[in-house]
Amino acid sequence: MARPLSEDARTKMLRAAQAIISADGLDACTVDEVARCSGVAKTTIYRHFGNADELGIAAIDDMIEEVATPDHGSLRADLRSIVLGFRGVVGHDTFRQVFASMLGRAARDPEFAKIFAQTQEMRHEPLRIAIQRGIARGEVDPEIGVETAMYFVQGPFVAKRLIELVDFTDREVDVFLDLVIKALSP
Amino acid sequence: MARPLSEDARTKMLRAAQAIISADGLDACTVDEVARCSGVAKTTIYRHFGNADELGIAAIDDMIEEVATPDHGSLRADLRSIVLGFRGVVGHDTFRQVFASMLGRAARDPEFAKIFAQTQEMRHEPLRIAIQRGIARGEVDPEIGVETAMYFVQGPFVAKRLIELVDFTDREVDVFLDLVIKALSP
Amino acid sequence: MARPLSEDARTKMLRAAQAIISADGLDACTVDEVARCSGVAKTTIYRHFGNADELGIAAIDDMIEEVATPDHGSLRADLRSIVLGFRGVVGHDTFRQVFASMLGRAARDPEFAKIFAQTQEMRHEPLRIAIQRGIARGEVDPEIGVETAMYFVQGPFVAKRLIELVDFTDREVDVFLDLVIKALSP
Amino acid sequence: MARPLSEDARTKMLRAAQAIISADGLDACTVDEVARCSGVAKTTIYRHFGNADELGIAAIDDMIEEVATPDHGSLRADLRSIVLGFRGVVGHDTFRQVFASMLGRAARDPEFAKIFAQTQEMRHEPLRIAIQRGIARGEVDPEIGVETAMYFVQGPFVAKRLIELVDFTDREVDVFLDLVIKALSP
DNA sequence: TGTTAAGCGAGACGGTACGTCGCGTCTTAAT
DNA sequence: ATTAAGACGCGACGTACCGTCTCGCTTAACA
Repeated sequence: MARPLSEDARTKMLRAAQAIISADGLDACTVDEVARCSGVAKTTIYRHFGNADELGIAAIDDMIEEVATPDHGSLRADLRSIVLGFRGVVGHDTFRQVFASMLGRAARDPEFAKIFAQTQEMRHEPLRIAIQRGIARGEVDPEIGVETAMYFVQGPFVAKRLIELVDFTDREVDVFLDLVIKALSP
Repeated sequence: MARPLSEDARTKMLRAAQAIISADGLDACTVDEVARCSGVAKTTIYRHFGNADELGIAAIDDMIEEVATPDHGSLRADLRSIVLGFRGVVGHDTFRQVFASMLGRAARDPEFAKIFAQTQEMRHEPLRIAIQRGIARGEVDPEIGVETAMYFVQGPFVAKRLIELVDFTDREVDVFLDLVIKALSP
Repeated sequence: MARPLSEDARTKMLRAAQAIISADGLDACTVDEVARCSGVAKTTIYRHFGNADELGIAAIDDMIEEVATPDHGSLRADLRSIVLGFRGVVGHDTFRQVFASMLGRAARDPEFAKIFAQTQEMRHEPLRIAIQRGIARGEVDPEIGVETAMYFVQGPFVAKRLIELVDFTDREVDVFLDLVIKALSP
Repeated sequence: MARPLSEDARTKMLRAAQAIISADGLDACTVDEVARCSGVAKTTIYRHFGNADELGIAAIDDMIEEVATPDHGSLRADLRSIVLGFRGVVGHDTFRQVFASMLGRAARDPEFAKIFAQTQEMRHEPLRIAIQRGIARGEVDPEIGVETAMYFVQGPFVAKRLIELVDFTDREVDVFLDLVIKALSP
């Protein structure tokens, strides 16, 4: 019955927050600063995003583009494309920084953990599709199960890049994929 | 001519910090709070640990116990033991929270990233040994390389438990190990 | 052509405001709070009372009862009755608090000062009547003038109770009145 | 054992606060503004004066100058001088505003009421002295008592100027003094 | 007897001040 | 010279109230 949250204000905040994050990192993305830059009142920011981190998360979330999942004809090609896409995103410090803060938040806030899980879920979709195609093509042992296969494919890359913070070369991608495909094949 | 930094004070700080972390999480582990709880002066804290996070890191670091790496006779048994140990540690919210905060810090501070990498390195030692034993026993293809193999073993568990926040059952451990061993075998 | 301001809403606001003032003091009587408690919309409050203090003033004003001015037959008896009435009102912290806030507002807002003066005027009426009766009875020197006499009568009581915050006994009232009457007599 | 509150910071805050009060009134004297103008941190202000009003009060308190009480040879002349001095002070909106706010605070905070009373006490000293001289000279009935006499002298002026907000002329001063002296004379 | 302008509740909005917390530095006295 | 204690400048946090503004809904006065 009352006035709805202004979509306009929301947009202004997110744009400002994104600009700040890109320029000076997530830590610079404070409520005060976003208020200053966006011209939106602090109060309003808190009305939209209950607290400081939510704002950052929303800003990041809003930055992430949708990823298509074209069929490249083979499991290997499909996985390769996905992995390279992942490398592109995760290569940025900003992303890792934000990701870490989300992880931390999720660890201490079950409520948030759910939202976080959904984000992840979305991110997994292409991989899931690729594996299902692989099963259809007879390249993946159907007994392994899509979820299991998914974690198995992701695993090495996540471990190396996200946790170990080490980048990986094209050649390494190929080596990893060789092993992955060998293990998944019937 | 002067007095050396007091080992006693250091211990008191670390104990206090650890108590706080265990009780209320890493975020509650502030310099002011540690000073209050330990009876050590803020100045002293800064003299021992250059800044707030170092203190937290030191406290965490001090908590981590050494892990032995007994030889169970087979690659599978060795990995299984390591993975279950990992599950025990990573199952705690506190650990994940601390881990996330370290990850975040590493993402925005290259200096810290090095220290972090060292910590990881230490943590990996048992795994590295197990894989080397596997190579010696002819269970692991020597061409794959220890580091690569290591990422493969860790990967699925890291991806599922640390990132996805989902716990895994004994059965899943076995399924993942099946895939891992298949991938690594000559 | 349109609808008049709802008398019902006005009543609800005033009742709520008065309840709040009685319970938690004038400072707690905010527009938001009155809106919450009364169920009346903020907009409506502003439509009825142009701003926050007006609301408070109106609420107070509505609380003040009319005072009769019966003729007790002598100047002394009339004044005594008025002074005791004054003591009854001004003895309450709430009244003094409200009064002080009105005084403050008046000091910085000439517009409000006029309204405030009117309120005072109303309060003075009984005193004025009593003095006029005194003149008629020959108890008061007509050359002094009603206004002057009025301030002179009020003065000691106002100074002691309202400004000095000290209560006065029945005996003190009599002492003060003795002196006042002595000074006013022809 | 620790560092004492800095006298220097205190001075800077008070000076800034006084400047603000003089320029824009008591309401403009906010913690944020004082911090801005004085260069002292907000935190420090709160360390010195527990809350916003304390600061204002302290600033005012610090402004009040000592008043001398010369002997003019007669009760009338002494009182006249004091009353005219009072008129000079109380004529300023700023003073009345501050005074009102102190009155309000006193009404709802007994703790503060005591401090306020002391301030008043100090302000009354000259008047008390004048009356005592009057008694000594035989101009004031000693039975009336100094305190009572004091309320009589103050009363009309307080009532008219402080409460009614109406200024008074020199002639009115004389008329009031006539009444007062008549009331107090033996 | 409709219109229709205004009142109404709800609550978002831009502001400004509040009081708190953590950081890392600095000062003091005591050991 | 190190310590405990804690003040200092800084700047973010989240909250409260202000007075204005949009929303639909309802209602009284006029046509």
